[in-house]
Amino acid sequence: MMVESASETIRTTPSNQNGVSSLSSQSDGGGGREGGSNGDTNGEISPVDLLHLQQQQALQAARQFLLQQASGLNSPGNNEVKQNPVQVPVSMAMMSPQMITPQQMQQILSPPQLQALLQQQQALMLQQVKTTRSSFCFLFFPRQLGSKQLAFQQQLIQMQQLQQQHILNLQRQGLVPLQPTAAMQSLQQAMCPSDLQQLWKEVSGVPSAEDALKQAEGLDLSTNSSNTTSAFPKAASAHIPLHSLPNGQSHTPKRDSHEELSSSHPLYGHGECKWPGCEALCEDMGQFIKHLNNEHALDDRSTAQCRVQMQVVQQLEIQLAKESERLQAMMTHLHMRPSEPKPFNQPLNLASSGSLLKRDSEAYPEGLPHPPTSAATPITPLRQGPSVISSSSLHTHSHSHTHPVGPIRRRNSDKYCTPIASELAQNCEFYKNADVRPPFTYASLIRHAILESPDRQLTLNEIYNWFTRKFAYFRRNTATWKNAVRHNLSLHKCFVRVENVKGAVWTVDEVEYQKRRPPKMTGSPTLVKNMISGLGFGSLNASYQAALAESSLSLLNSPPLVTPPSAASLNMLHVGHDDVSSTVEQVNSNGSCSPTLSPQQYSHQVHVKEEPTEVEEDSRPVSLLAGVTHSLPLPSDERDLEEDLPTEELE
DNA sequence: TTACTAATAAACATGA
DNA sequence: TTCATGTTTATTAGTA
Repeated sequence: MMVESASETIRTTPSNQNGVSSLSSQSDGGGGREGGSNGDTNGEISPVDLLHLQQQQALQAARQFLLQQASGLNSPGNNEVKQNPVQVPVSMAMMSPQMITPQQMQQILSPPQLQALLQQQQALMLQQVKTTRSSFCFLFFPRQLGSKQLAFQQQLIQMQQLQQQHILNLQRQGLVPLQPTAAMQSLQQAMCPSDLQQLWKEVSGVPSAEDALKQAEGLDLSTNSSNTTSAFPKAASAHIPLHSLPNGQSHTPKRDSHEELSSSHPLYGHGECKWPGCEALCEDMGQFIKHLNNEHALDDRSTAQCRVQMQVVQQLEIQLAKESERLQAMMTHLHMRPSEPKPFNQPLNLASSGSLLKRDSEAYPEGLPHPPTSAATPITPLRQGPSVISSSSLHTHSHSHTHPVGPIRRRNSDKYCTPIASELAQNCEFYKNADVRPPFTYASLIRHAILESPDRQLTLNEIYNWFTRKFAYFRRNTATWKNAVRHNLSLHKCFVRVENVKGAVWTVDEVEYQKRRPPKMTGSPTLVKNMISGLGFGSLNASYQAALAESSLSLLNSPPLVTPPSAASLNMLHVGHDDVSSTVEQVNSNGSCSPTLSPQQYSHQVHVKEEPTEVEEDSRPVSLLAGVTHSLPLPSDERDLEEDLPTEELE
């Protein structure tokens, strides 16, 4: 990983010295600039003035980063950066990432990591600002800020308050247990776990970071660690208290009951020290306190770890705010009403998150695409879109050994996917614009394209056009996926070529298509895990959620499992659910499609194919039910419930 | 380990 | 000949 290379050395440029400053700069050589621009003419800089200046620079840097991010600085294609031989230990970089220019970060880090670090830098700037206001941390000086700076601070703080409010709303919705995991997901999307682990290793392995200590001098570690530090997401059970405020305030409206029982210290739980990267076993609180004082005393290592944790938290909070804002804008753009209160939840005052939970189509104007609507959306603020993101986009560039750049071979089974129709209907805008591979097989997509057409038939070229029209992903590598489309059309018996008056068109034989569906999944943990780690969370409508809330509330409130309990629960609802049953009906519900016609209705020449891996006998409920739904269309909610609720999963 | 499925690549045929 | 379309085979990878 690039972080590993960065773990050795991180290059810096001379521009650093005029770039973003850090609080440590007062003790390093780069601080020579401070006197010049400060207007101090007496040549003697008081600590107050020094800090004031640093604060101004921090604000400036924050603005700069915001602008840079807005201008797409961190886009992958914008990575040309200058090499510079000047290098600093990584420990230094970890202590004060502000010292590194964005260009250098681009050079060192992959785009997701870069983005995460940029946001962390913003967060640090913000934190520095806020700490001056609250006297929380390590700055003890009177504030002498200009009006612009104050306004900027207020904006930042408002942003944070918004996201905190959002978090509270989510907590009211019973999503509290999800938050740590959601935070982890967000973090993991920004920086993969291995990177974070590496980060921690680097920080923990700081040999002698005098600079780090200087940077963090005055840092009230105890205060910080108890308020902004939590278990690092090393283990799945780790918690990141999103509700912890960087200024030391903590909402903590709801804590893990188990944790509450087992300990009275936020760094102690389940019999082990939850200091990031520690996990030392402590039998009791006394032993833990002893361990804490011995192993995590105020030293450079602990300080560094604390800083990293602060950045982690800040990054998550910033990201949450950004995503919430984006969602709000999206919904505003789509003229969506703020969601109505869910029957079993408190209303949200933040329209964005509430709407996401309300999956029922009634929440959205008909014909309008729903926002990205996996159930994970409200709890994974960093996710860039529907459920596919977490799996496909993150793994897209990591699988192929033979095609490092080109088309990625990936298994993209729709076995565990959401219904394609609802997913596409709800996220069509996303797929149109985001270069993200849809989490459906080619066969599913082709079928959907055909069924979506007015005549249930498409020429090959029309199928091509549908792909490119609906998915940004298919606007590249055309040779690859077009070949795949042709291959699928020819290979699968469910696709029937019909000689029409205007040439050959392709239709779908629903019976054959359903025959080829794989068996339903059982409720094995492995499968559930695969669903979660693999593909999306699927669509949940209101009744669905109500059922979920009633049936698995205990799951939602249970301590974190290896996988997010709610995510698991939500996915359980889609165990074995593919696009078979819902596509046609959902498409029909949109008014764009009429009931599926059998290919036999095309009184034209039909080429019969042999399905290579056909399961002739199919006694699966889904198939039978899907067959029934052709003649007896059910309301989608009922059907979903009927098909998607394996009773063994919702015990 | 094996079987299955899907994705990908490629060769080949056919017709406009 | 070129290109689009269609078929087939082989390989690879993920998963049960």
